[in-house]
Amino acid sequence: MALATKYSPNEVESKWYQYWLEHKLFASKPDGREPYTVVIPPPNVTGVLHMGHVLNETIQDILVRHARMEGKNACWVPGTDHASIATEAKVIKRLKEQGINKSDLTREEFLKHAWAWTEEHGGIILKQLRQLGCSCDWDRTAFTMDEERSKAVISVFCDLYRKGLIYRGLRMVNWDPERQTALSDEEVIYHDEHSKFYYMKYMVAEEPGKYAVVATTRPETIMGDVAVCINPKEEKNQWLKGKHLIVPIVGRVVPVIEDRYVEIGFGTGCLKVTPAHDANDYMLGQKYNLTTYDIFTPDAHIDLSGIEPEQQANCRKYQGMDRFDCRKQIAEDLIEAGLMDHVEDYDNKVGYSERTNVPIEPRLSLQWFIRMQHFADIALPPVMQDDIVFYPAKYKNTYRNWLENIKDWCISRQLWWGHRIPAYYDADLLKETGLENYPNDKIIVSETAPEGNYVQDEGALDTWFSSWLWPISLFNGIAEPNNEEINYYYPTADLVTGPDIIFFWVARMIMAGYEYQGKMPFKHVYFTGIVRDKLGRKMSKSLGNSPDPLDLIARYGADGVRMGILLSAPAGNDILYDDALCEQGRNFNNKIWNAFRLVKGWQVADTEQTEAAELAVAWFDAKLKEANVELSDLFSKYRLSEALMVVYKLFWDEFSGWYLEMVKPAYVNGEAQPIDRTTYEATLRFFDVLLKMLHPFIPFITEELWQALEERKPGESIMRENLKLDAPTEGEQAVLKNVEDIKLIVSGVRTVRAQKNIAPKECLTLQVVGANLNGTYRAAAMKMANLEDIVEVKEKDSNAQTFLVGTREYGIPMAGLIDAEAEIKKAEAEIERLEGFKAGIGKKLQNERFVQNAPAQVVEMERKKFADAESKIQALKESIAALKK
RNA sequence: GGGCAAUUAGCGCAGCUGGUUCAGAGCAUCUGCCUUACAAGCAGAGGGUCGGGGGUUCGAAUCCCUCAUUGCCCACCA
Repeated sequence: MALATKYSPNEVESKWYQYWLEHKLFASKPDGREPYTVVIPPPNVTGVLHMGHVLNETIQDILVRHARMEGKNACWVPGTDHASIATEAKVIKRLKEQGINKSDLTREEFLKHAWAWTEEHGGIILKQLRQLGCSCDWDRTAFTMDEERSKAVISVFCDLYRKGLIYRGLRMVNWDPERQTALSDEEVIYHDEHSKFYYMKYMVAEEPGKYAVVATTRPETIMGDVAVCINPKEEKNQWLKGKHLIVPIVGRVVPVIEDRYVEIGFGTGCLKVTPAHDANDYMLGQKYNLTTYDIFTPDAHIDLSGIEPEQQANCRKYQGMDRFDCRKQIAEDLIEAGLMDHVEDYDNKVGYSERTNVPIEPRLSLQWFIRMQHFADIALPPVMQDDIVFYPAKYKNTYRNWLENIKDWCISRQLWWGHRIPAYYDADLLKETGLENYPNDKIIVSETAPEGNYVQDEGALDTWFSSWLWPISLFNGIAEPNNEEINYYYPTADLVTGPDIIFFWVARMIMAGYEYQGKMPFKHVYFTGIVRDKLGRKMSKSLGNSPDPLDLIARYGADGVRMGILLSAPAGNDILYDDALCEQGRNFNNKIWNAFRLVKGWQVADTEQTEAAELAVAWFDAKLKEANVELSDLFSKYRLSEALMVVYKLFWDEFSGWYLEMVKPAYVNGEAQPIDRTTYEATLRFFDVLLKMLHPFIPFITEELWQALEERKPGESIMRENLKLDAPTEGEQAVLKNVEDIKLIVSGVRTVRAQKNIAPKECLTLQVVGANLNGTYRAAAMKMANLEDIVEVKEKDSNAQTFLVGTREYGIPMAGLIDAEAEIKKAEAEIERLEGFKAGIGKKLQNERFVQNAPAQVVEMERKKFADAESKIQALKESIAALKK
């Protein structure tokens, strides 16, 4: 078989993915086996694959493939999220490019465009996952807005409404003026900002000429001012008690009110109260029964229509201005009018909309909410008690903190792309009362539209209101409780996701899980880190530091990329991505490829097994078992990069570096000798096991080679194989240990070669002082170190270069190559080091408290160390004596 | 402002309940090698007083206190 010396993954990968699909090898149906279920964190339907997905999906695929090979019925359910606000924004943008405004369209027309967009761009990301090798059961592909999922959403909304857990109310919400919709608290991101603190003069109505200074970061809201609040305890503002102030420019006369909410010593102690545009001010407004003047349009431009006519006249010039333009203008005008005391630089935090990245406007608005206390109560204990286990555990704190301070969840959005709220209003009554005053008890919430003249609520639901049902709705557990699938696959096993959506998604799935299934939605949550570039910066489009995963796959192969992303990704740590890691992955694939070429290139004959090969086979058998124990342990702790490192070293160092070299047939007269059948078959067996161990990490190359290892039937695949190994026996553990010693001896010889510039080809003789190696160990050492003989000597040869393994001394006769002087110096230095070491231990051993208090085992260890050091010193002294002869 | 985590070799990390698997592996670096599987390779080597300081202990990278730096989460100081 002529195989290239370089592995080229590209055709191989698409070939095997096709094969897996054709034979439906990812498919799962309920059966008698133990289920292992994973639901994908649904990516945005119109999204494209980025490095974060690569990390996340690779980990899931490793877990799924591993479970499958453990004999579990693995089911990985893929799907996408309709991503209400993000998708709607994209559609609006495209329409705009076509010269169409959303406001010119009816809801139905807009939705047509949105669906068209979804069909056009939807599912691209799922195709990309195939290139990564993800073993999802594609027949189960779901969408948060497909029929089954939508039914679940509507039914849950109605159910929670009936339980009194959903209500409609006028509240101060986070308003996105760009998209003109309410957002939940979680969708607001706070940024530090350098802004200004404006100190404005409010004249005292009762005492002309005197004024109070009121500081604000938002002078544009003065048109909504209805009071100035002071702390009743603040000395310097006592004189303002009971007075009235005139809002500058606006001319409105407002009372000074007193409330302990105002912090003494902050600013001037005078807080302007604008109930319509600040959550705290709203609270004050409620408490003191103040008027609320909303002075903004939904897109945050000034709208004076709500305020008194004469004040409107005073502010006419601001009508219709953008809020930030207005801020500048008012500041200028105040300065001009002499009503600005002064302006300071000020650092504060400003909330931005997660999706549109515009500053949030607190806005009083009629929205739908979920009462969260109930859900916090059912979702907190299981995580704290580790019924659901978080990896890493530190996120338990984060989780608890959020649940203990939970606020009601605003679930309505003023969007069209999403699940429409199933609330209906009597058309005639609505006309009479308007939406705000429409009586709550006349709202009909129902799965189906009521008969008669009703209009449906215009709002749609927060995307996360559908995602939180994902582990249930994927198995149709809402519409059809206790169906076979939900009973079999639920609860799912592992959830793999980023910590950034712990509140958005993880916490809420736990809530829905207990509410609707009475059980956890998943047993383990694996939080990945954030993928950063090698300088530690977040990957972002604007920085241009985010590589295209497909491009990486083209360069390194999917297997190489999977390894690259995993190699330095311990759970919960950020990973610093570097192309070099993919290169390392690619190199490893190449290593496997070449090992395979070697083995498959051997001629096989029914000859006798060499002693070295006999040992190698026994040893590697044990080695595999040992590694498997370690692997299982690491998998159980989700320490996947470490697991990969274990197999990596097992294949590269132990198998390729030691095993294959030990069994490799010799060349005689330039002719490759055949290998004996026993060793050959063992080697194939080992290769088979190694491929299985590697398969979850690098599925493509392992399938390729496994298929080539021997004749396979159509539909057979490594991914459906089981991997079961016993732990090494005591005898095998002894072999493992002895071979480690042989390796040290071989390394010792190689070091001498390197130091003395002796070619690897040159045969050497090894002397062992006071002992000799036996049988297969001797044969293996001879082969690996290229020795012609290993002999026992009573005393070290003065002409030999020596080294120690443990306490035993080895020598290689050098015939004049020894620099006695240098050797003596080296030995003396070593003796000095050992003397120091020995002295330290000696002191310890003479310390009675140590001998009394330390466990006997530890004391025994120290004694052995002491004795070993002594015998090493003795050996070195003998060496020196011999050299001096 | 509150909380959580981290700090160990040039880099990114592992070191569980204190004592031989305690100072580790990987990559990078350096020195030899195109040795008939692989130069995307082979052999060998160097490199850290475990962030600083204090304490507990016979014994501390590991436990406690403190300081420093970094990162993350939460919070209504206008």
